[in-house]
Amino acid sequence: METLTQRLTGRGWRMTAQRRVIARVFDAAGAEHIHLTADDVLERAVAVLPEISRATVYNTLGEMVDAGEVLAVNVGDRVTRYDPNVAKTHHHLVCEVCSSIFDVQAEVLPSANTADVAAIAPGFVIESADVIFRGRCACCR
Amino acid sequence: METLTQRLTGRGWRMTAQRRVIARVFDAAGAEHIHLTADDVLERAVAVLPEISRATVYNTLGEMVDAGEVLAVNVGDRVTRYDPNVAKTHHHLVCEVCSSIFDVQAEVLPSANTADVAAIAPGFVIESADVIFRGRCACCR
DNA sequence: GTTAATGCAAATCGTTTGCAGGTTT
DNA sequence: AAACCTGCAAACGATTTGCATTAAC
Repeated sequence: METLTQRLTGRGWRMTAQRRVIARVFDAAGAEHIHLTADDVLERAVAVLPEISRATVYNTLGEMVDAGEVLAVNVGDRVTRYDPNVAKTHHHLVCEVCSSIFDVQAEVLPSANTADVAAIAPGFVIESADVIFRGRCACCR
Repeated sequence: METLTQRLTGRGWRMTAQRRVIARVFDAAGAEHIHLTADDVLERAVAVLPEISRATVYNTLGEMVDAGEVLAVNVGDRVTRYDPNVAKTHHHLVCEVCSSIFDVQAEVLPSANTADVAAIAPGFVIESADVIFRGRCACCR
């Protein structure tokens, strides 16, 4: 499993202190079930590199998303979360009580629905699907 | 098919001029494939009742959502859209070119995934699912 | 030495809120 | 009268941007 830092380096990114710190925030967090807000990232980055600015965090996260190395996840509130797990297509499980977010692998993604779609919006070509399951996690039942 | 105005009246809402106008904006638009932003609603409401305020539109839309008569739909940008089609559970098809949004009926809702979920997040109880299919509509292929 | 990235502060934009005044029951 | 609704303007919070400075290649 390649780290985000490795993926970015391999991509020929100019590796500044701030970019390295941001990438390492994700690497330190792990690979799955990581969905950090820009503020989460800033907070952890500041602990290592106190002079890093909020704008740089936003800009860098945006660049990581544009590069396809991080996913921008939106679960319905007005806050974007950043998810470094781009290797396997997956969807999200959101606990409505504690707001935890879990990844769910998406092999299953209903090709079944394509039939329905054809009936409703003839000619629509589906390229991807975002699925958010809402409910209660084990801790919050 | 009951109109939104009828549903709200039947619910014993205090029917002021502004609430009526807002409800009628949706009624005039139809039942399916309606996904208006607060600004869309304001614009159309102002055409009928020029003194209506943005705050009232926001407040009223929020109340309609709380009452369960309108759905707040979020397709990933930072803008909430309002969908009066609450009768049948459905999901959304978003054209990545022209941003049109279509409804898709959701009988199909992947109970299949429950198995995966059990493996990933044991004990998680799914209560609902939001699905956003992205692609290109017939006009934009 | 170029080119690109950073930090700061100000700007944006959708949305919410406090409050005084007006309306509905 | 009591409870509720409206409009205004100011507040908010996440994100973006302009620009002068600094750092990487």
